[in-house]
Amino acid sequence: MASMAEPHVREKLVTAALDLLAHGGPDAVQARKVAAEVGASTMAVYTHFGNMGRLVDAIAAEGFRRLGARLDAVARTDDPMADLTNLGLAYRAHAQDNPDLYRVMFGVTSIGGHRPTPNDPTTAPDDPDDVALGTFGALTDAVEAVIAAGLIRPVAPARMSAQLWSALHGFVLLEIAGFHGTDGVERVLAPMMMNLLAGAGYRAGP
Amino acid sequence: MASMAEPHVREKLVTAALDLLAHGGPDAVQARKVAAEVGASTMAVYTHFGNMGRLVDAIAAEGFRRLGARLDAVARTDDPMADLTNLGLAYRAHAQDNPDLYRVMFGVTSIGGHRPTPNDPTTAPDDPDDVALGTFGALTDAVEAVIAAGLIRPVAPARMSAQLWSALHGFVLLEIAGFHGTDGVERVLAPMMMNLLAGAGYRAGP
DNA sequence: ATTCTGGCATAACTCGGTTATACCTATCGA
DNA sequence: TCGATAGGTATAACCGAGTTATGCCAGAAT
Repeated sequence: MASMAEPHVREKLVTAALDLLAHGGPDAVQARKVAAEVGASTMAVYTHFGNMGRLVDAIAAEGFRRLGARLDAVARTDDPMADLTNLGLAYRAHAQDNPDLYRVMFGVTSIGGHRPTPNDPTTAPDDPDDVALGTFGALTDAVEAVIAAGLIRPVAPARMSAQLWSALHGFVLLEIAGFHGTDGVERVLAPMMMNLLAGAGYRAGP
Repeated sequence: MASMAEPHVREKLVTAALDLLAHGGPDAVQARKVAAEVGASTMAVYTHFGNMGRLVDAIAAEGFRRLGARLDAVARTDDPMADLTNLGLAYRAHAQDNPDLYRVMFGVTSIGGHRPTPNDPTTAPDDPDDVALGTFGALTDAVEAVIAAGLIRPVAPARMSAQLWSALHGFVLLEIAGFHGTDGVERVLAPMMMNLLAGAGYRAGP
């Protein structure tokens, strides 16, 4: 019965874990269930990940990859300010579409007592922080484009994007938690981004 | 040995849980340990709270009360803009001094698989959301004072405070997670608040 | 004085992460 | 070709922590 194993068991485990997370919430992500989902025994999780913590790392890393893909899909037009706004909306949309995943990505909603291991240099391929910083880079690039277009003063792009990221992150988490009703985007998120940029000299167009 | 019970067992359990959380992290907050800390048996937790979830609710509510007290302690001077800034710094200081507590307050870092129950109308005395909205009110009041002083345009105070709260929350969580180095306050938090207010017409300095 | 009630202790139950052990297949070396 | 080795797997047991069952005891009610 135990042949030389499907070649992609590890990927299938991650996918199954993501499905369980999306449909059953964090409590549904259990070693036994994840393994059963791919038709394997519990040991499969430990063979491929060592422990649940590493599986959570892989889940988080995959979440950041999907977020990155979603941000990359935002078109870069000749209106860098609209691009930046759309980047923020895409960021929020990813979180809204995958609330539990988003929370796992940032160590919110631990799974079985495990959060992604923060900044562990030994966990090479799936360190979520590295991928997170990639996301941060996308925001920084967009800010640079806005500066290059002369729409805001030449502030340090990384400082502005750190502010934007913090604000986005906080908004998204509070929205998931239900603190921002149904019109949070129009009432809070959009004006918040505009206001932050106003501090760098942006004045809304005619 | 089992007399008519100390009158404040419930409060002592909450205090013990907060101590365990502060010193041993979320994993140390266990029914057995909390009960042992006050010299009672495990059942004390279930007699007074029913389950761990309710204890976590009480922890979160106490955290919001302490945050509220800290915000109330911020002086109201004749410089409402400085007051608002100090409110943000006090908010961040509370989170920085009690990182695990702050995370529990907002459903980050579940304890034994339990997060505070969100918006449950049945949990009367310890609904964390209600106390959280009180915190939100303090921010709103400070914004109103800034408007009354004519330092920013008369925007809707609740909209501005929702933005400030989102930004504060996001900054604080990312700072706790280590994404904002050591000078996050000067490099991100302070300019972020200033920038948000700039969107409402605030112009720094004389 | 008897009965009822609420808080508590002991100990057992259950779930879920983890580990020990053995097997099976593919590959490698002689 | 054949035995040794290694990696992946299944079975089953181990263990910690939330929870529950049961019974005891002290004070209040009648």
